[in-house]
Amino acid sequence: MAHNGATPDGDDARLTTVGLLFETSAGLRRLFHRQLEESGPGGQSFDVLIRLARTPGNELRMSELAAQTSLTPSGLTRAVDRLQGQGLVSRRTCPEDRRGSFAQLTPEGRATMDRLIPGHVAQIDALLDEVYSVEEEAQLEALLRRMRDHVLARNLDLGTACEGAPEPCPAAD
Amino acid sequence: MAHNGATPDGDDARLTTVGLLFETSAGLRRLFHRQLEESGPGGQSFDVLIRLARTPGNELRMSELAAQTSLTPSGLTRAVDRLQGQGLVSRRTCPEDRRGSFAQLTPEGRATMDRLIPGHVAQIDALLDEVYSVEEEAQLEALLRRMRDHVLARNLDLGTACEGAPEPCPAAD
DNA sequence: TCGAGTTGGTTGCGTACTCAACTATAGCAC
DNA sequence: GTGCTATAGTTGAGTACGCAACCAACTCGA
Repeated sequence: MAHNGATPDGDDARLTTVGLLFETSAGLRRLFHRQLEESGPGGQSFDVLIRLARTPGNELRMSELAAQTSLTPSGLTRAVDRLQGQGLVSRRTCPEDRRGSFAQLTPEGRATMDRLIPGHVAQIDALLDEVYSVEEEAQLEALLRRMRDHVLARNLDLGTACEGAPEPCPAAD
Repeated sequence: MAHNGATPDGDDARLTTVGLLFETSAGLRRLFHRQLEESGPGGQSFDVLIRLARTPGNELRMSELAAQTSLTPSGLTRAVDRLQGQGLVSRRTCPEDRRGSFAQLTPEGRATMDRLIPGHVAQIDALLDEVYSVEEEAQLEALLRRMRDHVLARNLDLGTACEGAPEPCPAAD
């Protein structure tokens, strides 16, 4: 209720903020998709690969991976299926808990990512350098992080009504 | 090249910034979806409805609408099909250019939005109030707007290599 | 050690999206 | 006018995703 200036039409300046967030995200996704589909895996599920590539050992539990990629368990299962079909990822059953499994980058997957990531990083570097100063970039990251933590926590609340995880995320991102 | 600290693993602090953007966007979308599907149209294509509701006359050209909702023309056609099937939107052929058509909120669609928007706005208000100060919110909006404009322009460049639209967007959002 | 309840992951089914190909109208050259 | 090209939108085919239902393995109490 700080500055709720809704017009009769239900308008609200804050709607534009979330609208901007959606548009930016969609636009970025499309931009990346273009570059990646030229020479790589489907361009889809690049998120999955990059999370694995950025993890020591290049492997992660399915549930961890799902959380980090904003996919449901179901969606992740199929994404990993596809990547496995392409030979970029393999599954390994967890020895201590035989229900669970790890998704792991294969050597070929690792090689593919070594080939793809530089271009991807370069694209992001170019974009951010053009748009933001160093301080602004740090600001944006801090602001987004707070919003993300809040939104994630709220989504969990609605889902399970408990889970009591006060710490938003260990070191994921 | 300002601060390109990529590690041997292809890591880069900037990857986390775009990662945060994606996570935040996905989380928000899910949050809204929950609230909307309880009492409304599919929850999907709420974007389309809200853009129409926020436009004077409650109608917009298909192409405009597609651009504003980050959908392809194809995707928008089907979204409008669905909404038309639900009686919330109608099509009107453009008199001056018989190729084009307008999507327009029906009275029922207008009523539905009048019923739904207050809750949506309240949800956003609550979220932003909890997370940001007034200044931070303005900062975020400004930062996002610049990124969006840049990304959109770049996507257009790749698509048509011209179009020469220096002004990013008249008054859309 | 035997259920009862929980958690990690997978599958059936339906939905929504994209890309490419298409139709129809418009605009322009000549 | 007749053709050529560009633009607005739709349609066919394929893909990706979520939800709900499910199975399998762990946990815990008795």
